[in-house]
Amino acid sequence: MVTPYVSDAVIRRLPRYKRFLRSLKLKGQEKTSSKELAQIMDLTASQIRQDLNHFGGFGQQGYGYNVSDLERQIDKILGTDKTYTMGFIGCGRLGEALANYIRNNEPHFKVTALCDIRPDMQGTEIAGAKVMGQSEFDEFVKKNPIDIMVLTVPADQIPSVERICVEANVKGVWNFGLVEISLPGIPVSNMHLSESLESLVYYINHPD
Amino acid sequence: MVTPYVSDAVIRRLPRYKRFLRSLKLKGQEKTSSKELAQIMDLTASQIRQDLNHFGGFGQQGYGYNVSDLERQIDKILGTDKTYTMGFIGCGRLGEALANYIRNNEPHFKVTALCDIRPDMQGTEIAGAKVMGQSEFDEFVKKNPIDIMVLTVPADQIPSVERICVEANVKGVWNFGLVEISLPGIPVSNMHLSESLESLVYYINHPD
DNA sequence: TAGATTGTTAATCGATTAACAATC
DNA sequence: TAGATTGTTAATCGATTAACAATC
Repeated sequence: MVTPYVSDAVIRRLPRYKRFLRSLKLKGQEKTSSKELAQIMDLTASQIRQDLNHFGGFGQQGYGYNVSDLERQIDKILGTDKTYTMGFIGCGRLGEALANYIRNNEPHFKVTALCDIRPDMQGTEIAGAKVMGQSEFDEFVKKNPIDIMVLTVPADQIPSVERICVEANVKGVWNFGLVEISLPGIPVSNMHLSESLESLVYYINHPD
Repeated sequence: MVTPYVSDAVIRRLPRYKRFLRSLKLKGQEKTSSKELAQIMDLTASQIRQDLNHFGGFGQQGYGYNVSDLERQIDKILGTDKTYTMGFIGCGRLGEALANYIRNNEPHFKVTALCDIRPDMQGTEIAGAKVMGQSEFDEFVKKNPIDIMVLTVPADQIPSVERICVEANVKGVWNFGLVEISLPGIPVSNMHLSESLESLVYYINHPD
């Protein structure tokens, strides 16, 4: 698929389109329109058509969009039609929660390996995968490539973790740490827990 | 403080300013400038001055900004100079992880009450607070007001949880569920786990 | 064919960047 | 005073919205 540059705002709306399409499908609906989607998603019909036409014409004039087909198209655009292996660095409660969430809810993502520096964690199993110490983990990921590394470690461990990600040749990083990281050439999605909390506090104090 | 409408993009940058100011303070730096901040934060100096001047002139011509003072001012704008009580609905691994994270890292947020429908959880303690069943929790929050309700429950429980939030008169909701919610008049921050993951996948498949 | 709804171009709106006078 | 850097206005850029011809 030839895709020119598309803004981040558009990309971040694609998964949301998928979610609403899925719920329409669940209700047994076969077709939809930009008008209907706009209503349930609180967007304008115009924006939806603009967004989709960055990637191609998925609709049909006079008819609208086929729900299942459009969902499949968006999966193809995002790459969520393929499967990805995942490594987890940091197996505290958050790491464990995320690994189990992935295992139970995201069939296209496979929990492959976990790493924790605490000796008592090593050898235990989380979400069907083994928790390893750093050196064992390093070895493991050399033989079993990790597509996406999920980080849930404290700020002070970030530098060593960056090294692991680069050496392991991961394709992307999903970072839940407080410090945002950036790795040359590797896309990173920073989750910004405290930033979302603090902006919520702003809106609590400034009702319109 | 009289604040006219300020766009969400600006509000979401404020916590980030705080974080970089804190790290400058930690390095013992007393003053900074829009130029310096721009460099370390990867923004333009112009944008930083524009952002701050939505709320007032916190700098001094020819000098720049006092680091501690500016941090304090942003805290005041956000409301993060005050303290907030927090209730948690859903005490699975994610709820537990978040409650402990808040307790250990966010002095302005107090874990006050937790709720879980599973009987074996009730009566246990997480992050220094008691896990209650729904009716006990309902009673408790009537007498002990909750400012922010944190939601980590499966999609099918969302409707009943919305009722609890409204009845409990919470000021804001921090939602980690897969379904985004909106409550009339109550600000909600939806965390969108799978949406951030799927947009990461897009960037993995579309390197510039 | 008539009605509906897309794909796409043009207009508008808002956010970011540049420029510069004010002033410490 | 001279140099630096802000606060603020004006210019630019990009994203959203409106309009409409194409077409199923």
